[in-house]
Amino acid sequence: MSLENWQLPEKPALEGLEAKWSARWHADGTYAFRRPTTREQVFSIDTPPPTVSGSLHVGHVFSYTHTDVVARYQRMNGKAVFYPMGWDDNGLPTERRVQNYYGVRCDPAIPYDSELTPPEKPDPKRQVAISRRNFIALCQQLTAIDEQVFEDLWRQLGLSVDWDTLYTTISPAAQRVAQRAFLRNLKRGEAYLSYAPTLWDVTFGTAVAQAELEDRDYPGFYHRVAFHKANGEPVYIETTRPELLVSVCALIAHPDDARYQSLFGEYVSDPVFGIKIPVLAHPAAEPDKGAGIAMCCTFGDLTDVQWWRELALPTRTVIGRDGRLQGDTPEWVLNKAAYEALAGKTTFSAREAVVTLLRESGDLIGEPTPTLRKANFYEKGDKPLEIVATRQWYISNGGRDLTLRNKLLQRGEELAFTPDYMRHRYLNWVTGLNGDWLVSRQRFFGVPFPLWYPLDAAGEPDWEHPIVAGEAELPIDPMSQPAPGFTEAERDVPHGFTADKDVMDTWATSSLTPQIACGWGEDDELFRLTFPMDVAPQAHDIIRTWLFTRVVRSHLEHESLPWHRATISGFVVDPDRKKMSKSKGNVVVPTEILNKFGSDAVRWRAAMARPGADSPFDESQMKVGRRLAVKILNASKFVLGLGSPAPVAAVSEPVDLALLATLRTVIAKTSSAFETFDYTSALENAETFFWSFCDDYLELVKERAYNADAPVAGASARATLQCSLSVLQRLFAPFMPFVTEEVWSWWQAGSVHHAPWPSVEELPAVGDTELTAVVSAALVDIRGAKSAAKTSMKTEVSALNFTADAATLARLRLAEADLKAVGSVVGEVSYTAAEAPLIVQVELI
RNA sequence: GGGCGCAUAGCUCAGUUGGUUAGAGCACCUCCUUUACACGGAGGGGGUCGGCGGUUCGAGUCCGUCUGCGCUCACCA
Repeated sequence: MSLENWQLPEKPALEGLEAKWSARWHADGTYAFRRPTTREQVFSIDTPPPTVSGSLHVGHVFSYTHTDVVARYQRMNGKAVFYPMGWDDNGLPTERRVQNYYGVRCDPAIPYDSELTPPEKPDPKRQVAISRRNFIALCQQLTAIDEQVFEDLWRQLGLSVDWDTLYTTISPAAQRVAQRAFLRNLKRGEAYLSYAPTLWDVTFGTAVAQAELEDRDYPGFYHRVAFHKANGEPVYIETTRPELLVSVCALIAHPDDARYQSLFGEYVSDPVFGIKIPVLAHPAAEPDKGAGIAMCCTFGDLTDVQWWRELALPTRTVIGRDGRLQGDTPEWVLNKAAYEALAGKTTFSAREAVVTLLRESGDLIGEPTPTLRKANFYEKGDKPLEIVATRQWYISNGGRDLTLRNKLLQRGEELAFTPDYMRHRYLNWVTGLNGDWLVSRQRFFGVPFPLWYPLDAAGEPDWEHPIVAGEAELPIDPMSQPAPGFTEAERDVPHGFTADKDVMDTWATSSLTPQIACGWGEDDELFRLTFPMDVAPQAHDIIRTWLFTRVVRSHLEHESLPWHRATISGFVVDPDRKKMSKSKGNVVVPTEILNKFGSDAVRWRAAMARPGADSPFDESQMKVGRRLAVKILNASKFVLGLGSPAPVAAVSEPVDLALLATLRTVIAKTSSAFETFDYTSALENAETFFWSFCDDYLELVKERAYNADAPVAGASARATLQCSLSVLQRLFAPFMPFVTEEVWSWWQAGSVHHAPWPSVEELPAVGDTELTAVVSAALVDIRGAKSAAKTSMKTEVSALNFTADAATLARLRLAEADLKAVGSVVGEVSYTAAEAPLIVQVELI
């Protein structure tokens, strides 16, 4: 660009830059992925698809910025950056939001109503029941609205994602990938159907996976209860769940527990229902807990499940999927009348009923004593989980197969983690797995299993021989499409078929984001160019879920990692280091801070948070980023305002060559920091140089750059300034895309975001970096003298003396003219040689 | 109870393989209306590097130990 094309604004400002440039990038397809020929030319990112039913908070803004900064660096470095965005819109979180937003709930038994309109004023307590199809339509309607809000925010933040490659986890393409992957798992025996005790959320009526558990304090009471031997002698146990008395299968104590040695092998009866049960020994029983002998029920907790399995105990489940005790009296109950007090009740009222019965029989010893116990909750639920035997789909994840577990641990060693210590979370989780991955959910808005089951003469499904959809037919909804070889008329009739009514858990679909984004089975060329991906950015809380499940799916399907590196972001916490949450009311709304400080400022603050480290939110930090953005505007305007484009070849003065040599080291450090994903150090390096560039160098050469009487020296200064400016604008481009694009546009063609990343080769190598440091030190002392005298920086200096070693003095002589100019030195400059650190004596007029 | 991480200035954090007097930004104090920038600039004060012990000529840095904080998993009779 020639000088006459340089367009400098009168009064540069940050306001409006986001709108201006995001619109331009959108129109120009600046961040579109253009397919190169080889995988090596691509940098691909498995962007976390945000859950659109939630809201984006400042933590998202920070962590997505971290990824974007790296993406922009890679792009400027010549990579074709594959940076898709996805919306995780399927699954229970969306259903929950739809229920609350519209005041509806899904009842699959209700027929479709094409005229349906949701209630005008949603009443959360009286949700209107609607059909599955209507419910799914509302899910789609609301997610579309939410997704637009999310996209707007990401554009405002300046994420350089390719919006043409947007995916959603409920889209047909994603469903096809999820179903195809499942069918392959099934074929290889990695997916299986099993009837087994399952953690069950009674509110949502669905099974829950180990990874979705959360333990919370839950108040309860210890009840001391007497069981009786045949001769009437009591055996005391303690329980917090007396309502499970009806499900008792055994009393269990530790094999070495002296107190119970004589009881092992004996039988006792419970005091209410008259159920005869054995007293058994098992090492999982802990002598110092409760009475030291535990009442094993099907099922109170996961230890019960272990005992039930390992001691081959009978199944006496009474709690149903609705969280209530079954209505019919179980066959193993001898005292039938007692059960009538419990039938059909919730666990809570059944507990009271059993306590009453125990009081009546005199077998409740003393009063129940309050205790605060821990109970398992579904992370999104508000009632403790029950354990219910149900039929569910599982995918092998090493929880039971030691060979697979070891291979997955090996994958954890292969994967690069940033920061590296996050690897422990993966390894610990895999080591601690205690079962396979439960992927089916008894819900509606998700990817269906592409399966049907044949019905026998009695209309009972043959679970062992599912009818499998063909891969070419995917995606399939078995609820609305008949099984191959059947007609719709044969649905749910004897000798016909029935659909698998479950959907996959949202983690089961999001475990395939690399395959979905990279077009596995859909676009072979894209897949070849992008998979395995380069990085998987995410926060540390979902290592056990999202990170792990993607490794599982990729290992099973492709026998490889899904990506080479996982980059883990920390959280943004409130100033008291508490996690931000809506209930605490300490959530910072992203749009507010983006509007208040500008996107570049917020991005700057985000980039100052190192990978993996939690970062307290502090508004005052945003101002610092904003100050840098403003400085970039003003410094650019000043340098370019000096006019006269000058080539790097015009740099001749030692002071100028020294500055460029220093800048070379800055480029080298910044680039190598980026290569190790240390964007924070990269930013700090560039920024430190920039401030000293503005405060020292720019002031130092200002007069020379203006000076028409010194054409060679002046051109040298201007060339150095322009050359540095070009490098600096590019160094800051990944962090502050808006302001750098703005200042770049004043004098350069094309987007700065496609400009080549600065290289040391651009700058002369002959400069003396020590000179820059010495001159800065001298400048500090001259200013210090004026500051100590409490006088203006314009105050003239009548005499200036430098005392230092010969090498330092030589350097100062090279900069004498510039130092005199910047220091308003009107008198003589003298030099005193001495083997001592630099001393500067300043005489003011 | 297990694992991981953290502890350096009032606040947020750097401090690379142990090596002069421990750094930055914010905040604070003083000064400067200086034509790139008052959304600015210059200067300054402020730290026994969580405690104790050890290795070493030398420790913020290495080892041990204790304390406190955070996250996470497990147990929850």
